[in-house]
Amino acid sequence: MADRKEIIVDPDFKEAEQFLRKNIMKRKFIIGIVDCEIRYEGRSSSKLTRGERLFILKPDGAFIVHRRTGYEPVNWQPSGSFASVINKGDHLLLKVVRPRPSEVLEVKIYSIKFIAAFELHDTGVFSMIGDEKDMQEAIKLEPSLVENGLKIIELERKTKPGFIDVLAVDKNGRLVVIELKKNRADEQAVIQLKKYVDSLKREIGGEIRGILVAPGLTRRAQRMLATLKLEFHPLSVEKCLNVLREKKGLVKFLPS
Amino acid sequence: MADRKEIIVDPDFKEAEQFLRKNIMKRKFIIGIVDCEIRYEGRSSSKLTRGERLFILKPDGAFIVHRRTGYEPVNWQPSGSFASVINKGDHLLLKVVRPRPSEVLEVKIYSIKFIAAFELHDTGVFSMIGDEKDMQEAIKLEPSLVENGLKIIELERKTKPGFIDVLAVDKNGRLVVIELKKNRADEQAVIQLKKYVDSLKREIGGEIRGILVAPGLTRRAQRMLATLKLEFHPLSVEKCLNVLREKKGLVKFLPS
DNA sequence: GAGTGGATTTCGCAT
DNA sequence: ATGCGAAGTCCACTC
Repeated sequence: MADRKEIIVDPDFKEAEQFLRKNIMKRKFIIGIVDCEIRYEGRSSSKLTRGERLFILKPDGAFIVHRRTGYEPVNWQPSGSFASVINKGDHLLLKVVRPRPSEVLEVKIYSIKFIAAFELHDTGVFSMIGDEKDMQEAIKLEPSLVENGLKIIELERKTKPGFIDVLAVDKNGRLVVIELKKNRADEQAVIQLKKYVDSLKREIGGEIRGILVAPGLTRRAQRMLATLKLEFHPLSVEKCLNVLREKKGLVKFLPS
Repeated sequence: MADRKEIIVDPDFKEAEQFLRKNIMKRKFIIGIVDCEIRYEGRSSSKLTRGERLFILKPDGAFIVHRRTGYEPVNWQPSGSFASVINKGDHLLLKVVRPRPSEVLEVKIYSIKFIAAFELHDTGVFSMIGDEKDMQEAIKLEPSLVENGLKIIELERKTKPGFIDVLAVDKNGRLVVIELKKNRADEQAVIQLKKYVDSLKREIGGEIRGILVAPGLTRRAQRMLATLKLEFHPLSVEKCLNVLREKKGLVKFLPS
């Protein structure tokens, strides 16, 4: 049940100031719809002239301002920031400061439609499947997803330029460096793969294959791959998930 | 003034269903604090077990769910998505669908602390300074920020691999490719610069200098820069902004 | 629609 | 702290 005291409608500055101060101190999850003007100064600087927006101030100091449309917040401050409120008479100044890097966000509030503060009980567990890690896992369990006769040697093999997603040996005993991409692979992915192959060649020597494993390639990636004598094997994250389901039940979660 | 009808507290599913349907249709800015469970299916899949969260449903179809902490939303759907509500008896199902790529977000709502819907009048103007474009602008107005005797030829010069931030000639008449980074430049930036220099060499021929202009370099970027015989000139975005302020007043906005 | 690069990217992980 | 790569990245802009 929502407590009446949690929500206040059309407060004046004095009332709002007290409400905000109290609930910032109590580390509540605070939201409000306000007519405001916003200034940001930090890694960049921005200014937003007056209009109505939603703000969110979280118990961990995260602060987010949303406009009428769009996925992204127009202004924000990440977790670890500190909020304070001052009644300036003609407006309420909500200041959110991030210590390092030093950044300041100032919200000049001219009127308040409503503000609310909640406890927000949330012990829920978030789980996600279908990322690059899952492809890696699937290939480890079923290397033929990439190539028959492949044997996995190591995941996340460390090299000078970085970590190799999958290191394997093919049926002819040649080392195979595998670079995974969940989405269509671009030139960057090819360059990455090339770096790993070269590094391993310097380290170990001999002929080393490089295979880019992804659902597809951009044209430039295609060209560069050919130029650098690297290979490509198509593989989608969906197929990997199927394998995971077969092989280990994939108890992470099931469709509800 | 906030209209009483804009906010409803502790509604039952029937009341909430009607409220949401009506306000989705009227393209209002809708928010709510709900006890819910969330399932996402699309480019990946995710599941979030029960707990209290804030949701935002915007007039353009953007949908955002925030947990108690953190800057980022736990689940979302971008602008252009479509929301619908069904009363399932034991829960309210809020379904937000994105057509392309095909993605579905399902919020099973078990209880509602409050929901609200607003018009959100916002004609404010957002302006930002201090991005890479501003560095470009400043160097165009004051090339000595990079090097004395430099003359700017072209911004965003098109080459095969992409656009060169700044193309210039030095005092000895040699072409200079400038790659800008607002933050400390990494290996990627060096590779980018190298590509542009090489492409221009193939296209035009002759000796061509490449200068990475950024506030700093990562160690790997440093090494690679030396290997590839490219140059570095330190420059911060702040210094660029000072030049812009001097040279053209920078009327974008002033500190309040 | 695909492709490329920037972002106050954020976030996680390892050095 | 720095560095490096992933992200359901999103977004703008070009071809």
